[in-house]
Amino acid sequence: MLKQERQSRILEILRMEGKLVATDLSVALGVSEDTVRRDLRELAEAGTLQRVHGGALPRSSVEVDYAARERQASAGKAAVARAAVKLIEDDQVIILDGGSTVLQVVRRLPADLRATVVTHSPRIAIALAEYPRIEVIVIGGILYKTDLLTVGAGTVQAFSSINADLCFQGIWGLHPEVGITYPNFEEVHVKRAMMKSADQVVALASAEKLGTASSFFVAPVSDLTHIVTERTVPEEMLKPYRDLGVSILTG
Amino acid sequence: MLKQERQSRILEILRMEGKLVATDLSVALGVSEDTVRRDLRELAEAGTLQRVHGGALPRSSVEVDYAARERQASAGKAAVARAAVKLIEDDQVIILDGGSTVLQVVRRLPADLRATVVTHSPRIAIALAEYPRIEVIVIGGILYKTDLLTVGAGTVQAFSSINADLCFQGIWGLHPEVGITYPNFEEVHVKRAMMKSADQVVALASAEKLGTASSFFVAPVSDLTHIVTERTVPEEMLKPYRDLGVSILTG
DNA sequence: ACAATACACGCACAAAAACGCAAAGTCAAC
DNA sequence: GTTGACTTTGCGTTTTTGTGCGTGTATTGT
Repeated sequence: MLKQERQSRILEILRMEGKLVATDLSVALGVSEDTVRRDLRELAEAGTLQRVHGGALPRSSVEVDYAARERQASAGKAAVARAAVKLIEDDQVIILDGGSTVLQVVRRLPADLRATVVTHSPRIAIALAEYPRIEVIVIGGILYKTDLLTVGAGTVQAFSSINADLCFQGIWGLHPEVGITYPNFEEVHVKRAMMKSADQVVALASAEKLGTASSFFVAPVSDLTHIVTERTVPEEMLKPYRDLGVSILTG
Repeated sequence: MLKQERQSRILEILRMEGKLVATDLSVALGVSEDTVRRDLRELAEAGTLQRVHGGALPRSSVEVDYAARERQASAGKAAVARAAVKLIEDDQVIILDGGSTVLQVVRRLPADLRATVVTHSPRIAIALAEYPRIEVIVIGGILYKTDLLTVGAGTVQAFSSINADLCFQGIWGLHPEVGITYPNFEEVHVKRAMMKSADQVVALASAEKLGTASSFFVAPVSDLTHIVTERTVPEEMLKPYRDLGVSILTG
């Protein structure tokens, strides 16, 4: 059986069954488990399914996708979020990006925090609704469905008319020379507007994001005032950022 | 059973039941209590639920409130939603209010509907993200936390600049002489702006809303083009609305 | 205060996955 | 047909992950 043929069979079975078990697939297709695992890895890499220990699950619907990302929120992200919360004080105006790490931050805010929070993520806005003393301002725009946040000219303009104390940015790529990068072009403009509107800009970067770069340039590292990352990151990896005048926090 | 699959099930059960008991889960899922506890711990760490002694609860009071309201979403509301969906055609621009009835409408949209939907409810926006051919436009503003939708001058202005084909309005009070009424003052202005921006205005009124009035006046009944309500409503109650030139649909 | 239950922690075991390597197969050009 | 570069596959080994169990510690209700 050809590799491609086998892989499309795998996807078909996934559609039918709703889940895949690696060992079952091995006997069903008459190939070794190794081959099945390789196939699953490739398909996961291509984004057509979600690999899990023991097999795979569909990745189709946005809801599933997002819920899965939220659930996989690693211990690292949780630690980053806990450390980031310490930067917040009462009576500030805070801009919040979307993303699972930022959501973790929201969930760890002190219950009686008094603040004004501006966000373009409907998900974050709903999470913030629990805090009775936080005034939440939602920035509208065109909804970018994969990340569940708004983008577009209106969004950029709305952020431009704000003067915030603090801005928390989810990070995809953070490289000392290349700068902050992001995989989505539309969002890059929004991110720039958010950063420009705040006195202090905090990057939430779990360990694997450091030293990497993504497709589109957002801003140089020197535009940041803080980077919050994991305790496990070695000092020599952090030094280049410190040299650019950025404070590093770990948690 | 795969770990992620099991955790999804747990979250689903939580959504349905509103609470989780660890020991019950253990037998329901056929795994040891230890595994259940580990799952609950992980989900709590990720912030998707709130761990308590003996089991777990939904994480946020807001979402509980909302979920409760959704759950009690009577057969009536479901019927109203089903009937309302029939008014929608491809390639329209549709304004959606917030509220549980409207959410029911969203959940019943045809999966391949092509449309542009404008809403000021983050909740509705997220629900719409599942539909690949719907362009979702979120209207920003100050978040009104009890109803999870945005209000304020910015919101009103944003709606004013839109020309929609259709507008679905959740209803609190609908009286032939008093008109459409609503319990919240801020939202009244937004509702007016939404209605003014659409050619056709559809009121989603479950049976108990007919003939009642709430605190603040929104618009006269004659501003509506359609009322969707339940089949159980007697004809003599509907007649006054018909006489005002409004089409009545039941489902 | 006390019993019952629920929980966390460490350990052991089994299953699954990743890794490197060599054999088998594929393809194209000569 | 043959050769050589490349891909695909299977196997042994090591590493990681998930699960259950025993023990000791919290928490709860009476």
